[in-house]
Amino acid sequence: MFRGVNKINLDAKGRMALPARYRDQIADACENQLVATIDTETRCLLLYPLPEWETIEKKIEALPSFNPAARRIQRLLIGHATDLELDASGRLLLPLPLREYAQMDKKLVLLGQGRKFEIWSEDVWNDARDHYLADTEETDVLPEDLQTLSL
Amino acid sequence: MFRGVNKINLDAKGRMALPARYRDQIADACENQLVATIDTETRCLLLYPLPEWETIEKKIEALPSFNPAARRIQRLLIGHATDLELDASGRLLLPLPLREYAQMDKKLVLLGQGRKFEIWSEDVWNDARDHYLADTEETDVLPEDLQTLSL
DNA sequence: GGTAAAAAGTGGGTTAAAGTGGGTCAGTGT
DNA sequence: ACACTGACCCACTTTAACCCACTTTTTACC
Repeated sequence: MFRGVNKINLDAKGRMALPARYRDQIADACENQLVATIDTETRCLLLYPLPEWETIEKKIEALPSFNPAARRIQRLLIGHATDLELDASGRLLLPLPLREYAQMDKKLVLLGQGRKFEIWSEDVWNDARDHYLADTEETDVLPEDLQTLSL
Repeated sequence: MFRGVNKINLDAKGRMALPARYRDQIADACENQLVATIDTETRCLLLYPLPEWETIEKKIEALPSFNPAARRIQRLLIGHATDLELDASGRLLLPLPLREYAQMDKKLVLLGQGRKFEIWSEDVWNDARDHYLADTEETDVLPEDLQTLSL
């Protein structure tokens, strides 16, 4: 399971170093084969170990292709999905189109999110985070499980 | 079960010594593997033995990822969760982003809270504590169980 | 209660590892 | 052919993991 916040710099070539503490786990899970795509809800990227992505991709492909919402998801997610591989220094080259989508400049935040990572522009993340923290009432439709969740 | 208030100092590197009386218990419960994350309601940190955290994480991760309230919790809790390990002197290095969130400077308070700990900036804690003591009426919606709880 | 010994807490230096930057070359497409 | 991009490589900088030494507090024993 991937966890935690990491401040990361993007270099002039668009490369980001994956924090060392995740590398063993990544090497085990997918031999450094990763897939990045966009998050359709917010301006951030999603980063999956290849096998994990493949199971998700199958589910997306299985959606009825004449359903507009399904087509939308297929085009956005599968359309933007890009194979990535760690270089010898443990860095990923993020493709320009994805960087543009997520409004990335130099400073990034990498968020562990269980089976995947999210990659945000630091500014965008800070805004989103502050918004989440301030806005407790955003819990418009609170899942049943959440209400009884005991931390 | 963890109990008690402890005043603790944070050193210049952001390390805090876990009080010795908890160490055996921690060693047993999780072989010194801990997870710290943020409390979403107040500016303090939560500290769990790893196995304890993992059960919580599973529940959070299982929530539907297209539900905004669930996404919020996932990003805040799992996103900020960080693996920590006690060093040879029984200290934890608290990551800078978490220290910033909880407005920590030098003086901390560690609160035993059953299966977990809470870690507060001493100033923030004193304010919160005074507030809790003064404001009995804040208990606007008192859970059923609380009304019948016998101390 | 006082003293000695042990344990806990604190501070900081050293060094290996992680992160960063950039040069070169090969492949691709114009 | 030339321009551009990305893969690979190497070198420099920074960070933090680890270790050790000192101070303070607690415990035990006289």
